[in-house]
Amino acid sequence: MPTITLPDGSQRDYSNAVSIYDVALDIGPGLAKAALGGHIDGVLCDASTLIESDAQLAIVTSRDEDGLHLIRHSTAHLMAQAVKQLYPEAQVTIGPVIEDGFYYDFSYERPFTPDDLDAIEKRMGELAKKAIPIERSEIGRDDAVAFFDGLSEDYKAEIIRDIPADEILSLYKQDDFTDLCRGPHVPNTGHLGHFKLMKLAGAYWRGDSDNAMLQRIYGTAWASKKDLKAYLHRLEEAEKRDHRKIGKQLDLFHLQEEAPGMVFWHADGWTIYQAVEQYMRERQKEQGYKEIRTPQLVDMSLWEKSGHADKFGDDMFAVSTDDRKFALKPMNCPCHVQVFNQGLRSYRELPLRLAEFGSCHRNELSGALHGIMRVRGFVQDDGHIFCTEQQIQEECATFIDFLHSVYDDFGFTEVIYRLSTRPANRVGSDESWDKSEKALADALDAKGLDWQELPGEGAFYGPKIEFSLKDCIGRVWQCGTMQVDFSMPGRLDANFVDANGERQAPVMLHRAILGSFERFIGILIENHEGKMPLWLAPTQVRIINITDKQQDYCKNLEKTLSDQGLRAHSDLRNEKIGLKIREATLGRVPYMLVIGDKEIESGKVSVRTRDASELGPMDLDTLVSGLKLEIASRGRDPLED
RNA sequence: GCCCAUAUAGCUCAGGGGUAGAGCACUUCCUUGGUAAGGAAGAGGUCAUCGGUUCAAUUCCGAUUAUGGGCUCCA
Repeated sequence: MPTITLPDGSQRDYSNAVSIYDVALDIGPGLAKAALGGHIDGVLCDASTLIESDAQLAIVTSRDEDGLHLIRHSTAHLMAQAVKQLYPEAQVTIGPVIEDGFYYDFSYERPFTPDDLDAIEKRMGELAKKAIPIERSEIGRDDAVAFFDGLSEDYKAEIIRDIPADEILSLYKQDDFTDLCRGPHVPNTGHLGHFKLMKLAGAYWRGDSDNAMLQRIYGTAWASKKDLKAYLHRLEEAEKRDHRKIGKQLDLFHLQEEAPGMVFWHADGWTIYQAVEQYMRERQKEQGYKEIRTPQLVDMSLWEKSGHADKFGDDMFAVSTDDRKFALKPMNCPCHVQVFNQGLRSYRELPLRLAEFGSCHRNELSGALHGIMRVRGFVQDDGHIFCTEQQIQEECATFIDFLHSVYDDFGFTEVIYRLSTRPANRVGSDESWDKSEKALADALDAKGLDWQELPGEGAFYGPKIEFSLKDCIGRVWQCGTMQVDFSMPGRLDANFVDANGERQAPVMLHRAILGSFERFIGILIENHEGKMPLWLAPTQVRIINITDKQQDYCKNLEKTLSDQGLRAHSDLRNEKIGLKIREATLGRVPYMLVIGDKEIESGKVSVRTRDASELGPMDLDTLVSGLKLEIASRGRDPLED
């Protein structure tokens, strides 16, 4: 006699066990048709799940987030079914739901081609149209192993062998295809249909590069055709923000074959770079950092002592001359310790904050390179804080505030926080790792931040907080970092004299806000779609004449604005105003000043923005002070207001 | 590094076993035009590199390099 309570508080009594579908049907045929599953006492279940005792029930349809999850998961199965029908020799492995869609990994004797993808998608459509019921059944572990061995599904059988023998597993069957799956799934394939297979990729079995390479097919799936279309449109729009594309369009930088993973900065890109650097320099100074500069080429013996040669060696560029072996620095930390080590330090000097815009080189795997986001030569806004154990907490807290204020100035609001803990390959005692990890976790908690732990992802010398930002298509990039290190100072003989006259090793905090200029500027470009805030724009003001008669006036105006510290350039070409406006707009120049006879006569300038707002005629003084305010406020007080 | 794909003019891209084409950009000339493309003419390519097949390769095949999408790894 189950009594079922619905989300609105209403209750329904039944004389026998009922399925979620039955309850939905009882409420209305429309709901029954739309029901994909339901939450029974908060647990997501198939629509066919029987409810035998009193329960809270929330029916899930495609309008719910969980409904979308069911659709994506079931679409992954639908794809596996289609693949098995078309290529019976292919073996299935796993097929989870991911953001916006799903993937499924297959093992097959030959690579899938784009034509195969079309065929699979077509077959999926046919199977969906048939509205094949998806049925759940349960099976013991050993029987499951025998079942998949019988199908020659070696990977599935391997997964199941790792599951405890006494566990009951669930199978989902749709026609001729049966998959091991925890579920739940939609009731039948008729609920699927708004999907598209997106791309083919390789992926290691169980994510281990020592294992076989499988073929992964990525797909996207939505509740409606409209949602699918909107998603595809969003992707198209996002691709226009790609920093590689914009970098070329705006002539900011380039990369070329002779220097893979190293950026050639062009004049406009370098202007942005310098604006960012100058900003960071000022902010760091204000935060009590001392800026230093250390060599890029350092004898290998230092890297051996620091542990980098051992743990990081494959990634280092070695340079041999005569009988000495040097390496391009992959990190700045050992060099900063050398600066700390000059002279005898007192506890009174701590915390000592050293900062460097440090040029680093890492011989990254060729497949890891990505535009200017992941390169082989890059400059970190690196800093190391030498302090006592007691000072860690406060330094971390101050740093996190500093980082937030910087990100805010650049226009970033969404930051992802992660704590990466001890990796297998590491230096230092477990005790110091315990202390370091706790210090960072405490710092995040003290700020009330929502963070996620990444076990085993820390640097070899210490755990790290990662502050990450997203690119235009949602890929997450680590930018800022804060790392507590109890081991490097000891390895490199750093010490200070404490209040008792004893020598002690300091704690070293490794920290960066941008991470690297290259990556950060890449993200900046994508975030702003190339429309850099005025304070960062390579050209802030473009002066456009209407006819040759205003040339001299424009040149004078350009000089006046430049003298005021503005990046102003004139476009005096013998072209029509429309063309010059168009090019300045496409070039994302924030402000255009149009100068014709009228302006010369009135002594005002006509102002237009890259977003096509006409600000009308303005006094030059008003314009200059307005621009200066917009720059100083980092865009918070725009000229337009 | 691994899997798949790609590499043709400065850029975006067509093309195809008999040594190449468009649009934009560029140069010159005409045009002096008031807020997103004025007109005409011209110039521009060892078809990524190295090999192989072929009478003939930019085109087919292989290798290399780079790039793109992933995986693994990382700021």
